[in-house]
Parts: sequence; structure tokens; C-alpha cells
Amino acid sequence: MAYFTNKEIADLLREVATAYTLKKANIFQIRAYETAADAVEHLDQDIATIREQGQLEGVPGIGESIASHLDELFKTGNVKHWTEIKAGLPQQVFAFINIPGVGPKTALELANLGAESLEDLKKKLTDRELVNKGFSEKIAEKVLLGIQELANLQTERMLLPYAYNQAELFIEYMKQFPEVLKIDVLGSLRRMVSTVGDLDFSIATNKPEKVVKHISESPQVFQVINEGKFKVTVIFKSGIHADFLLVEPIAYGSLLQHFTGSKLHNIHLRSIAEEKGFSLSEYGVKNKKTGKIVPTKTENDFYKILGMDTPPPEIREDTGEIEASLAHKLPRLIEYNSIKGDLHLHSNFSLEPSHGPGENSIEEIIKNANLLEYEYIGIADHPPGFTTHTKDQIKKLIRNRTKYIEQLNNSSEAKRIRVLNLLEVDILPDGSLSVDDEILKTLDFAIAGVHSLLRMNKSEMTKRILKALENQYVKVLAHPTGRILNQREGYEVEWEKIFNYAEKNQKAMEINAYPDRLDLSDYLIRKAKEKNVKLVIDTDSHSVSQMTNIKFGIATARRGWAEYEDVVNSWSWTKFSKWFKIAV
DNA sequence: GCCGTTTTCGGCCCGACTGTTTTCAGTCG
Repeated sequence: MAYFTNKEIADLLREVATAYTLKKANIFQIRAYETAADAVEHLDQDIATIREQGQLEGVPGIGESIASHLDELFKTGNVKHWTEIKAGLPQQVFAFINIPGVGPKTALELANLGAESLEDLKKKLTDRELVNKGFSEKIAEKVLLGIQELANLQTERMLLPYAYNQAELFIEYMKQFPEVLKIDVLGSLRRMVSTVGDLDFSIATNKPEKVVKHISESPQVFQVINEGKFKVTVIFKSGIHADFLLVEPIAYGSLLQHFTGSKLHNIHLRSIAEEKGFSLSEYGVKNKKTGKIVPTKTENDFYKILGMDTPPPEIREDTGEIEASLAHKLPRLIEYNSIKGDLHLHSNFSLEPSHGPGENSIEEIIKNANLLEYEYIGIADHPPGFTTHTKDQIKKLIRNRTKYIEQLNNSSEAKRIRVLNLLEVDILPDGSLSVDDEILKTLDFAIAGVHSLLRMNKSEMTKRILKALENQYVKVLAHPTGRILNQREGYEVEWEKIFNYAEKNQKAMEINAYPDRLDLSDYLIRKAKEKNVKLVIDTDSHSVSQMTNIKFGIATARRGWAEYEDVVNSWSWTKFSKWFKIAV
């Protein structure tokens, strides 16, 4: 048995596509491998797990043949058929195709001219050795830039909030320019994917030349990579890559639709259009009989021509939204303004917490919660460390905070907002909690999370979490998978068991909106929703400035198809307190 | 090689930009 990550499998599939391309195979066979590579790369779960469950062929883009090859790969570590296809091609070709701007043909040409590795290629391009052998000078320059870019690419993708804020800044700047009639961010950022590679912008304008010039000359731009009449690619001084697509206002909706993607959504959409006699592009919907293109001003117009409702950008991943749009049965996703309270907030109350205290007082948090128009909030500090404090000390410290919160709730100033007395307790390796029941019962409820010994096998971790959830005072499982984006995968858990238990026993799963968590992931949110498990969206703020991160948690919930009924803290206080069995 | 409200065959998304092409190939999104 061998182990492969999704990325590794995607790379292997692309290598086969490359080999097929160079051996002039059927274009559709090549495309099938490329589609499969994209599908695997964008999966939100482990392909190895999917295979264990016998579900490989359920992945759109993977059919009987590729599924059996993948099976062979996992069993033996390689695939005979793929080795045969790749036979006779220089190995370095498969390294060169990773260079932006270099495809199969160029990669092979470079290898045939004597470049033996990326390092060697860089040297031989810089020395002009390959140019002297007849390689195009201009392309050589592009390849050198590409090699530089590849080095940058191998650093991590941007976290969603960072990408979002960077895009907002540039949009503000562009809006000052009178020829920019409309500007939006597109691509994975518009779909609110948890990490973002580069930024795409759409611009409606009647003077594209002027706008192109304005972008190229903007003080934020470090380098212009490509500059056409309707398309500009630049690198910002921040190192971020950005594409700008320009179109006249009458076709703006088509452009928005086209570059929001996802790619898989669009490919599926085009096959639907094909059946109906249409052809789709960023310029509009073309009637194939008359050859006439109908530009669409809005996305709604675009989808309407196809007989569809407009799916929210967050769910355009070809995971059922196209069928739902056609049937006019799209989910009514939770809205960005529908959260009534953030339950996971850390204050600076002197509780001598075991880890990270918050920066602000409970009063400051209340003030901010009022600005966000919340009805209730949860102060969920970490409890005092049980290794550094005696039981009596812990009890006393928590009692102090309980009294303090009671006073706040009784004072006239806090009347508008109900402050919940919570703690974020640790789930210890054996599934017990870091705080005794005697103390937990003085709270409104407890949020429990795994913070130590993250590497545990799947069934032990499942037992550990289940045991914690069995505690009657624990109502929420914090950041359930423990993933840290760009740093570590979540721990492995038998989610089906956890979700079944949670549904039966009124335990909520948290969607933690902290920028590098976004945990649960969109994929697991959808699984939870299908089991009718309730969710809460929290920010885990350690400073009041972080409380606006809630929108990224909502976005992730929307990506998981979550609706109002699924998210407990989108409910009014009356309904919310009833579900949590909080004495009013 | 994948896929199916024309399902086991016969189709398969669409266009911009670049380079060097004088009508197109390669790459990208």
C-alpha cells in the first residue's frame, strides 16, 4: 500500500495528460486526464478515503478506467499503463510543465535542447546557451520569468480574509477612476474558497484602453505581465498576481458569470447550454442556429436564458447546484447579515487562562457586539490551567467571572445584549475535560475543543470526542477538525459517528471563522447538514477587531449549503435559548 | 477517457494573448 495526497495524484494525472499530448493522442483523452486532475485537486476530502469507500467513480471526471489505474497506484505504488505512456519522454519534461507559460511542447523542446533539470534550465537560459541553439529569445525571457514565478508559487496560497481585504483596497482605488463603471472580484475569492491563489477582477467600461492604462500605471502594480485590449495581468507590490477582465456594460453579467467559475461549474453549464442549442462565453449566450450572441447585463439574465435560477457564487462547484438551479430548488443559504450572536469570544478578564487570553474587556466586546447588532454573545475564555492551579483556585476565578457577567446582564447598559457565561474547555486525550462538572454546571454551557495530542488514530480520536460530547454541559464542539490552513491537515475522525451523535443529542458543530481555521470545512458542513446536525458560526476572536471575521465563517457555511434552520446562532434569542436550554 | 431527460455510442467549452504566424500553434483561465 502506498500513500498519495490529492495534490500528488493530480500531478500524476497531469503528467499522463502531458505524455499523451506529446505523443499526439486523442485530444479528448488528454482532456479527460486534465479534467480528472482538476477534479482531484479541488476535492475537499481525501482521495485515499474516497477510494477506501469504493467511491472513486462517483467523483465527476473519474470513470472506470482512471479509477482502476488509481486503485493500482494505491496498491502497488505505480501504474503500468501510465509508465508505458510516459516511456521514451525525458523525465525533466514533467518538471518543466510546472513553469507558468510552459506547456508540453515547450517543455519537450527545452529538454531536447539539453536542459536536464530546472536548475540546469535556468543556467542554460541565462547563459544564452539554448538561444544560441535556436530557442526563441522572447520565449526564453518568459520562461526565466516563469521559473522565478514558480519559486513564489510554491509558497502557500493566501488565506481568504487576506485576499478579501487586499481586493477591497484595490477595488476602492479603481472606483475613483471615472471610466470604471463597475468592478467586482471574481474567481475563487468571489466563491469565498478558504484559500486563494490569485485575484481576478471584472470591470465594466466603455473606454477599455484608458482603464488598461490606469491599471498598468497604478502605484500598487510592481510589474505588468500581459497587456491586451480587454485583459491585463499584473503582479502587485505585495507579490499578489492579479488578472483584470474588461467588457462593455451590456455584457457585464456574462463576464461576471464566466470568470467566477468554478471551471467545473462552467464546463457542466456549457454542456447544459449545448443541449438547449446555446453556446456560452464571457460575451453572452450564443444561439447556435442564428449565430447571434445575446449579451447579458446581469448574471440573473445569463442563467435565466438557460432556464435556471442563479446559484450563489459560493456553491458554484458542480456539486449539485446546476441540477438544483434547473429544478428551481436552490437552497436558501444563510445570509451575511443573519448572525444574531458570536459565541466564541475571548476577553482579558483576569481568569489566568491556560492559553491565549483576549486583548479586550468584556465591556469593549459588548460595545462591538452592539455595532454588529447582535442580540447575544458568548464569553468563552480558556479556563485557568488545571496543572498550574488548584481546584479551589480555579473555582474561585471562574466564580468571579460568573458574578461579573451576572452583574452585566442585570445592568441597564447591557440590556440590549445578553452575555452568555461560557468557557472553551480542553478535551483531554482520554476524552475527559479540563474543568470539573461542578464548575461547568455554573456556566450557561461549555464549548469543548481538542488542543493537545492532535496526532491520534482515527478511532481513538473519535472515541475521545464522543466522550467529551457525552458531558451534559458541553453543547458545542469547537473547531472540530483542528486544521490550520497552510500548516496542518485536520485530525482524522469518523465524522459519521460524531454527526449521528450530535444530531440525536443536541450538540452543535462550530464553524470557526478564525482566518487560518475555517473549520468545519465546507465539505464537512454539507455532510453535517445532510444529517440535520446544527451548526454555530463563531469568530474565536482574541481582539474585538477580529469580530468582523464572522463573514468568512458565514461564507464557509454557505459553501456547505447551510440554511437559516441549520445555524443556531442565526436564531432570535427566544428560539436560541430554548434550543440550548438556557434559563432565561 | 468520460458521460447520459436523444444513455452503451458519439459526442466532448470557449476565447484572449503571445510569438512569429502571413492563417496558426501554444498556453492560459
